[in-house]
Amino acid sequence: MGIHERKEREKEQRREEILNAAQAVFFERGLQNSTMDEIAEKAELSKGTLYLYYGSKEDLYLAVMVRGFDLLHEMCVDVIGSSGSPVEAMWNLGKSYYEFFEKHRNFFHMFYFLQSPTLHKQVSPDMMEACNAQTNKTWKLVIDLFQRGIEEGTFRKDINPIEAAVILWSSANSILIRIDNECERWKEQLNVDLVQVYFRSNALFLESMMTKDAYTSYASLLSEVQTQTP
Amino acid sequence: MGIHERKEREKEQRREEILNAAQAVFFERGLQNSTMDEIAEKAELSKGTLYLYYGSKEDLYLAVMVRGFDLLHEMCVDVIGSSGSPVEAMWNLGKSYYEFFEKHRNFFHMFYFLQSPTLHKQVSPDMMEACNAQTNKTWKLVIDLFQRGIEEGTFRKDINPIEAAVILWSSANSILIRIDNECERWKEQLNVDLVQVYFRSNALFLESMMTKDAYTSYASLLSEVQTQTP
DNA sequence: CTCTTATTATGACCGCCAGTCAGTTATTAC
DNA sequence: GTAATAACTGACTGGCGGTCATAATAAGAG
Repeated sequence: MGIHERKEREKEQRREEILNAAQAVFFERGLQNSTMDEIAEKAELSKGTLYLYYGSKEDLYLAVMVRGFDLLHEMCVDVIGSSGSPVEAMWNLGKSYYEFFEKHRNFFHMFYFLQSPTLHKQVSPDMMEACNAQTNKTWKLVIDLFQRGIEEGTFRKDINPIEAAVILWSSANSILIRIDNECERWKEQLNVDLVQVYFRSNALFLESMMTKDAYTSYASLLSEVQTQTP
Repeated sequence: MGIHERKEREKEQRREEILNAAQAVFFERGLQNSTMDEIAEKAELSKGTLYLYYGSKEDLYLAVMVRGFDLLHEMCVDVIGSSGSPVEAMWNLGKSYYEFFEKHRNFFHMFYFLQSPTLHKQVSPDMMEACNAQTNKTWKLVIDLFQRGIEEGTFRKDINPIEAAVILWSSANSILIRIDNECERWKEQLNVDLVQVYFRSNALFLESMMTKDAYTSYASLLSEVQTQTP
């Protein structure tokens, strides 16, 4: 009796198809300017059907966002796997996050959504939980990396790996947001290149968290950022 | 012929009255859940009249936000004026920004709005310009403070004051946002107090920007943050 | 005080859209 | 073939941002 399983599979496939349509529309128009009618049309379904698979427009938005978090997580795993030491990995994470920002700007934009609680009106607890689970996974990667560095003696013993992760990730993120919104403004009015600021900020934080020993041996790595300014 | 002036005054007063009503409603419900009808009712005017004074709901929102920026700017001026050295002032700015966050949470929430360009659909260029002018003023305060510290020899000569301001302010801001949204989650799941992280992050940054001389003389100031952890 | 003109205010109305639900179509079970 | 179940549809509702013809009020002229 494989009928039940086939149905299950087909249902999952529908969910994916709807998600594909939603992703295309959200990427093009953003949350506010996308309509469920347009998503339905793109998915070649009626609007009512969308609501059989997702509870609200915002739930659908979050579901697309989770794909972005997946991608980001995968990227982090790759970077950490292909880097030597924790310090190097941390630095490479910063670089890769910038690449993610450039390459997947659409997903990055979606991530903003989580920062404004007033927008969450229609998000179901389930979907929110799924989203949190996904981000927790990635946080864990970074925290563990700090932990490893502390144990190996490259990061200071007196820092808390969780705190360090929060500080580094938050500051990196906030500067990327600023690049996204205000890059030209800073360039024109004050002749400051925010992209450079991003890398300097990362370097500064890493330096201040490293032990003296590690600092001398990794100085060349972090000085990459200086070579960008002639 | 004072009639014209009186009319001008009355018009300005109406604008203020509308702004007061809008502020009350936006504070209570946020941008998405506030309606122009409710604001009109609170202002004891018809909806149509609102549009004689403000171009859109979002313009009105920005106008309220500018009040928040005003408040913040005033606070910064006070703090800098009543602090001794640039380092001390910078540290106090961090503390005061946290107080602002706690006391004027409603304004802080409004500030998010600027980070999501997709929400700006209806903002008029004029209003946006007014908003930028206001934030530029405050940025200038912080940048000048760094400049002064560099000249006095408390901050390293090799840092760019503008970059330093961006890094410090952005990272502080992003951690406050995290406190706002996720404070309980971090406390419960990982037993981390984000408020402490906020102050540690500020201290870390300031330390890494100070000269060695300044560091030794201000160590006691920044160690405030440590005394919070038994 | 009266008439004309200019300014300010009104609220019914429009178009748009998220979400609903009674009804239709397709699929499975017997 | 038929009953039962599942999947899908699209017209409809309610709510809201924004508009505009009209009304009310105030100012100026005679």
